[in-house]
Amino acid sequence: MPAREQNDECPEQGRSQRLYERLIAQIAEGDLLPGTKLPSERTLAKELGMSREMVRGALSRLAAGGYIQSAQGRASRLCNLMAPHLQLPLEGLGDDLEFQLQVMEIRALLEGECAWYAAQRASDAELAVLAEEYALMYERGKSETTLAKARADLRFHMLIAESSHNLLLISFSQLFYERYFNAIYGVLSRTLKRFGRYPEGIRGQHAEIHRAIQARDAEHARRIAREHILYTRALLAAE
Amino acid sequence: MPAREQNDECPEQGRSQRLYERLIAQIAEGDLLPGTKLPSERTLAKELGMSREMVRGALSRLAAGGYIQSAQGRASRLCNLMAPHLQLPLEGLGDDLEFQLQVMEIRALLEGECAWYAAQRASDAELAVLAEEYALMYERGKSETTLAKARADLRFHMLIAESSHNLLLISFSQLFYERYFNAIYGVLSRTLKRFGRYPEGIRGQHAEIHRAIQARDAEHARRIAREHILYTRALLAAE
DNA sequence: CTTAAACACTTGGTCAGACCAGTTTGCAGG
DNA sequence: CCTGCAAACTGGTCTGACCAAGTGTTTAAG
Repeated sequence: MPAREQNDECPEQGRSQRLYERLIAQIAEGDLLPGTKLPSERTLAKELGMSREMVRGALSRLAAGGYIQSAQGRASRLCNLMAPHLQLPLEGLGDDLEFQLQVMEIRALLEGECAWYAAQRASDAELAVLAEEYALMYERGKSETTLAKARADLRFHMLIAESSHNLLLISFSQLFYERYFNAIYGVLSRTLKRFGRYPEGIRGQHAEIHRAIQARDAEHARRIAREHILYTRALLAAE
Repeated sequence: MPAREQNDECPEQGRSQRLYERLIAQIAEGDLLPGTKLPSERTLAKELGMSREMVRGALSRLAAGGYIQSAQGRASRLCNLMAPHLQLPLEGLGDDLEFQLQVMEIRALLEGECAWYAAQRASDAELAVLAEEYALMYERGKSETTLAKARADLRFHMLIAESSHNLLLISFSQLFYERYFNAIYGVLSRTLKRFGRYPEGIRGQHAEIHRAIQARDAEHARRIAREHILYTRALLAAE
């Protein structure tokens, strides 16, 4: 059907503007994730059956509004819209036990909420990706460095956050994990030093979080995600 | 010189973006007036030696930001940027003498400031337009209706505001004159009914405002613009 | 075997020309 | 003087081409 055929829903708005608004909606619904690449202009134009110029117009306005960032020669990326407005404090306290415990308290809250929504909203494809990542994490966890273990853990939880389809949870998670990576890594180091390995309780809880999300048991996913962190917190606080 | 020649001032920014910022600057400096038409895309492209698509990109982002309004088939127009944020009250009190006097008090302030800046900043072309409008106003003032007289007066003062090159004065003037036209027209009606004609004092003051601006006497222009209104106000308040 | 350079590919930035569709303006005819 | 129509003007969209910056892969040299 020719591109100019009157088959568009909102004829009083142009095609470029409608694409702009559709992309905004996708961002708001957590379908376009901060940090990820957009399809190229040519790809979008072909998929949507419109000219590259109309796509460029929409993307150009998204860039002007701070939603995406584009530069010649590389793919456009979604921005974290919370980043300009949120400066999380105390990055330098990564080694402080008391502060590490506070970070864990926020993790418990954050990851509980993410798990709750992910259990409800994750698409089948997202669940598949989650399962794959969990399997990899489990498999590689036997031989990795502490640093690699910490990164894998956050990747797993970031995937859960992304499956929540809540842009605020996703954005905050990104900033939180990035800012407090040292504290989180410090927690893992401390734990491994204390027990010589991942305590069985923790390993089992990871498995249970994963199972609860795959089973779409929101209540259970949230509870176990919280307990997972608070359990580790309690172990460390006993020092 | 080919359009792609590296002769642009800010090479790290694209041509479309630089045009966007240049137009924003022109708006901010009161050089592109709310309510006026922009040159067409084709005209701008030709004058600036760039493609129509680059011009469209810049204008599209201006429209998205609320600076201009464009629609198919008609020229793009500059928006009054203050309009969405300012709701002037009490439009329905146009016949109320007390309120009319209040409106005159604000006119005195507003028109004094506009005259002060216009005397300093009007370009020679703007002074010429002002002279022409004044001559027309004087000439037609002998035979026009009260309504037409009121319109002509506000056109004259709006031109002075535009010559001030202060976007806030220009924007506010537009909104103020539009909102309170009935009160201003009521003042003129009341004055003409009281004295049978424009009081000589008022006519002479119009002339003096005009002379002061043409002579670039800012101090005098402001004083006489204020006195012009306050004189009329005093006449009416004596009722 | 490692590193650096070259090449190919991908991507955004810009251009020219054409066509579509909505609006405005001017002119002719009644 | 009013109305209708045609032409011109304007923004919206499209196609194809080219430029330039960045990325990834391959090859050659040390």
